[in-house]
Amino acid sequence: MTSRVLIKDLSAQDDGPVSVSGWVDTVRDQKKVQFVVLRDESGAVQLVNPRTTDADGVVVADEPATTISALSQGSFITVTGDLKHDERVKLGGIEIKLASVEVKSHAIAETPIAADSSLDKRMDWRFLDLRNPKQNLIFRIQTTFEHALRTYWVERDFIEIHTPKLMASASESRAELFEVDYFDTKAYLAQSPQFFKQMAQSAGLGKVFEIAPAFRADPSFTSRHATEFTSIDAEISWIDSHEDVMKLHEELLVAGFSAVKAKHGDEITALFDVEITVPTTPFPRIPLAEAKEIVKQRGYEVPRDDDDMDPEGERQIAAYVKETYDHEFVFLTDYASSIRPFYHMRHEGEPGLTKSYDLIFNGTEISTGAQREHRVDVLIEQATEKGLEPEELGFYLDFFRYGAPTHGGFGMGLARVLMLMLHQASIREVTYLFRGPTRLLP
RNA sequence: GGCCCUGUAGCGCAGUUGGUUAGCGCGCCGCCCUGUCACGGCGGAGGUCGCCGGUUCAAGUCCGGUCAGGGUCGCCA
Repeated sequence: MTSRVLIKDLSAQDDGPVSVSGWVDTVRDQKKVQFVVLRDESGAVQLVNPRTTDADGVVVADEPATTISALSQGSFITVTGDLKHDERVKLGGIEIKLASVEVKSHAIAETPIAADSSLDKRMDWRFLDLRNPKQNLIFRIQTTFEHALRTYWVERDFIEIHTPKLMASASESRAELFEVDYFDTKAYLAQSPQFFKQMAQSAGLGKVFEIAPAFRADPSFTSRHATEFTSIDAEISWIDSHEDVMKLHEELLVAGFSAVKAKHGDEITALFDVEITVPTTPFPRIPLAEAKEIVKQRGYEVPRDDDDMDPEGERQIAAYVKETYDHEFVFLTDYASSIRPFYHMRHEGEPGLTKSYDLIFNGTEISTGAQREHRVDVLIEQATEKGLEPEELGFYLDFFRYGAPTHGGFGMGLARVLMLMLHQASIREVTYLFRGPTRLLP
């Protein structure tokens, strides 16, 4: 038996017998010649079946003609036939002259979504939506991107950790916690691996990373939020400041973008009309206070009482960075301690500022990083100042009572990176199965 | 959660100052078509106008509520 060939490998193959498997994209059933466009995970190819006629020139109802006439779009089939390179065929200049067609699974003819369906309807029928080459490419890109990050980390002796997603208490703010029954008590879904990757520092693991889900019970209705998302996290010991974290962060992104561009650059241009730019290092770094001044000079005053930026401010500063440095990324640094969590380290002699940053990519926040406070007395002081009871932090403070190195790290939203990399309007486009306040299915 | 917008056939949409058989394109079904490739031609089926209530002789159209979706802000990754 001829073994299955991927459609993308057909063009390099000599004319002759082949077998391909996939799903039916189009059937053009003419009286004397039938065409089928067959698609698999690697591409599409035309199948052809010139119909046989009897002595009087009348078309005969033989196989595979009858089977082809009954094919519905979406049916999964295996075919055998003769591969032919033929300049007449617009789809890749090749076609397969059919010998046999075997229907493995027949599809309902009328599909519930079409190419122009709304995003929400496509989400309802995600398995059909994912048959589209664009959606397929997104997840091949994601695979390449994650693999490049892992390679970067592994080559530098980082340890991969898997922190628990069931927790006894909050790791960030209490308000965004999902509560679940846990035998005779309550548990909470992890909002972030923050505490446990810091634990790895006290455990002496040195450099750690994790790519794993995080959960936020945040009823956020924007194109960049999800209640469950994949978080890319890293944490390293023996840093001097958040600058060391940013250095790691930008090198990692260069590794990821280089791999994606090398492997999928042409396809991305063809399907998304996007030219992937591998960012140059160092990325621009702008202290937040300065960024707000720059934005103000551009005519936009951030309408907030606290010291934070707003989304429009982020878009404005990104536009400034693009014009001034021709760069898609910018680190906004030194956020005010009033708007940062208690575990962010503050500048010596300037307790109003933290040694932290946000990373903005094409105008949207994709990441937060910081040097962490490793001195338990300072940690308790800052927690108390934020209105937290040290007792509430339980085991977390113990991590720092038996010795801890200076350390820091970041968390980055995988889907946000992909969304902005591919210029997509919503995080839903680049999430395999999106979870939001009103979306739990499929 | 706040504000704004949208729900009409499987999908994308139109539907006038409220007026009697609710249209168009794609898809689907049937017939025709020697090579198509966005195939083409002819014919056909398919709709409790998101849901509940109200105003009116009459509601897809106006009003209230509700549900769902989109945008944006807050919040963040």
